[in-house]
Amino acid sequence: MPDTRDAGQAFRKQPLRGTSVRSRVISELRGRIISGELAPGTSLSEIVLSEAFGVSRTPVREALKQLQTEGLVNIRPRVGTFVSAPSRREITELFQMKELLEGAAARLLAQRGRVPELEELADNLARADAAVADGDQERYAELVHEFHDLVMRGADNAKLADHYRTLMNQLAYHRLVHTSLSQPGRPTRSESEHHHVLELVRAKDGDGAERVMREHVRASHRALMDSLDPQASPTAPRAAD
Amino acid sequence: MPDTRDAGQAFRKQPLRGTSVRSRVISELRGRIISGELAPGTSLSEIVLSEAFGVSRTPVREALKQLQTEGLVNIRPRVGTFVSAPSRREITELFQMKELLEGAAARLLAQRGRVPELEELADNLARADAAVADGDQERYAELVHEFHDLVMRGADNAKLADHYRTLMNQLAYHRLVHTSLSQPGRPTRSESEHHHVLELVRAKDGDGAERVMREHVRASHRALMDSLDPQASPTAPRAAD
DNA sequence: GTCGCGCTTGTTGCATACCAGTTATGAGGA
DNA sequence: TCCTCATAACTGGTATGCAACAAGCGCGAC
Repeated sequence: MPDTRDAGQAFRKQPLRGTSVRSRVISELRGRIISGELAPGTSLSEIVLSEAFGVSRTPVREALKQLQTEGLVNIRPRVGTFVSAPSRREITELFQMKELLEGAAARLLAQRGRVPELEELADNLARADAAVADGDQERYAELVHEFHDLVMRGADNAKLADHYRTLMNQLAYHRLVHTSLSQPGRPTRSESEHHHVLELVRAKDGDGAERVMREHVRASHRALMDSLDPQASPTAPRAAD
Repeated sequence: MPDTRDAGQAFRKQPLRGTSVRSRVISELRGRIISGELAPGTSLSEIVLSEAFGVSRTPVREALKQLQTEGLVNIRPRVGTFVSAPSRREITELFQMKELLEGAAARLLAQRGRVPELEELADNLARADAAVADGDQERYAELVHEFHDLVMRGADNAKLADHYRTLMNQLAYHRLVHTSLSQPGRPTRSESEHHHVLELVRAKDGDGAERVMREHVRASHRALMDSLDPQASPTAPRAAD
């Protein structure tokens, strides 16, 4: 959705072109929310933030406004601004959207034929295989993101990528993916599914690529829900609904 | 060509109590942009708008910021804010997204079984049939929106509806739909496609509903492009007035 | 005539002051 | 002890002033 200058943060940690104070505050807050450093429910007082950042209320206020439209915070007029957590239902809805968008991306990528992203995907899988073999979950989580981002980029549809980005921000996916990958055997299966997707993409099988990608997203959703169900997650705060 | 560069004329001050000034400004501007009243490229100066609305720059500024994240305006720092128009490529991308989201909505609606929206859709089609028979294009365009909104609402997925709404805003669809409906015979075919969709939804045929809905969106896209093709001039199309 | 420099004007970015609504709190009475 | 209500503290909402930057325009040099 946004064509703003700081919108690229969710995909890659770029050196932050926007030199404006507002962009800096937005990126900083978004990063802390997505990473979980700022837990859901945390109060984000304009005055406190402005003092913490050493700027005035105005850019902080504008940053919070934008984060609200991105779905990351909830502004209650005259009451306060709080980090928002998706409810159980919202998470399900978000995963339905994720399945939809990523499936479409896989199809589009397959239909495009030979593009540079295919090589990058192959390289990504090679590195991811190594990470799984090493049991390096941290690194594998990073490569999972890279894989999905590459598919999205390879779809060559800016609007699709925009919607996907806002979606992932709302999911705070970086925080969640570790949870789902903690399921025993999940990394291995996940990686296998990635291979399958790329295989079908290379075969220019759009239907198959979309189908397998969607199944992959559903599987990851299930893995996440299984991890979340037994009221586990010792540190992660609950969604208040 | 008519120069509509200046937007600051005669904004009437609606009371609209109970809501913040910012919300009022956002709604007003958004409405004028998607209706085409504010043509693409029009300059939206903060100071001019604030005087026109009789408020200070702050809420105007915040409104413009939000409209930027919605993709309706383009803010060039220290230069100015301008109503943005989607490029040809963006329109294609947006229709790809429209096809995707509406197809998914049709599928979800079909899978839900009996819901109140089905009755509303039937009622909508009855009224739309009458509008087509009367040749009342204005009224039919309105009912087309209602149809698609009903399908979206019936899908019962708030996130899907959110993304759809921003999508339609970016498309300025209200402006475009008149153009595509001006194609001879298009209203009749469009209405027939709507009937087909509802038929499959009632039959709980999710696959079929999605497929037909996607074909319907593609057809409407083609109709629009055919209408747009002869006149390569980017100046404001007069179809709406 | 043409190019380039500098000023002037217009725009937003940021800071600050004031305003109004919400909420917590505590004193007082039943 | 509990409830009521007034009040104060805190919040975001709005207004306004200043500063920095972009760009157009005119003047002067070549």
